[in-house]
Amino acid sequence: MSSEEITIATWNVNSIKARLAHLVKWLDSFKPDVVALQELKTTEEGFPGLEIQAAGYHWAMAGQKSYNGVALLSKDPIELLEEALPGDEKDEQARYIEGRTSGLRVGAIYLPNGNPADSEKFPYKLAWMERLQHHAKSLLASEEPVLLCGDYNVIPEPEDCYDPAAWTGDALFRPESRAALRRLIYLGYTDAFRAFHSEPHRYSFWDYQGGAWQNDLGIRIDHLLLSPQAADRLRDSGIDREPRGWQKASDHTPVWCRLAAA
DNA sequence: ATGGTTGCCTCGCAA
Repeated sequence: MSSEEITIATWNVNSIKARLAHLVKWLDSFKPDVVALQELKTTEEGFPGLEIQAAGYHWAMAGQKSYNGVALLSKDPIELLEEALPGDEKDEQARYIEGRTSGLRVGAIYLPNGNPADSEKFPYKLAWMERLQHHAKSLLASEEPVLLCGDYNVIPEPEDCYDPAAWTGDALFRPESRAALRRLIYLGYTDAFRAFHSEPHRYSFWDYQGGAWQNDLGIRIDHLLLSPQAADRLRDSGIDREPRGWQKASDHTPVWCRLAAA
């Protein structure tokens, strides 16, 4: 990696308290410049800010007790821009934070899961995606390099899961969810992973159950979506499978991209 | 095969 490049990653850690040792180990070895984290599962009181500062990162977080929770980490200071996704004052779920750092505008997203798909959770997911589309559209007008990074809880294409038939009807693979993700991308965003990888069956999540990791039965639901000004600088991308193999791992693993320096 | 696993200030819920 050249020092003329900047590395941005996203990782659903499934509890920042349970995963702190993994996170610090990964920050020390992978050395990302900017990180979006999801599923912190804590309020700010329980957030290990001192440990993250000791690892060399500034941070900003939006948390809640027990569920959800997102954060931005950066080697540079972070200017906080949004602590929630605009468009619904009554939405109290901590699923979005946005800041400016390292000359980039970065959003950390924990998109609603939406299951069971016949419950009120699915329309909440679709409404959340519509709000995200509107906000993503407004971000394009800024003409800044924008990266919307996170756990989208959407499988974009059949080749992004081990068995499309097994996912039929699931909120992560329902046509409405996939169409909403396409609408977001068609605004002018680039899926950083797919910009460099056409091969099928590359995953970012493996269920804890049924030996999914051991048998590589996963899905690709963690994405980095880049505005044109960011995509013009895109140099590489990938999925770091290593942390998923550690003892007591998160069920997700980091997805990353590298941009040329401005 | 309505199972199985993880994390939460837990005794059910969310993923």
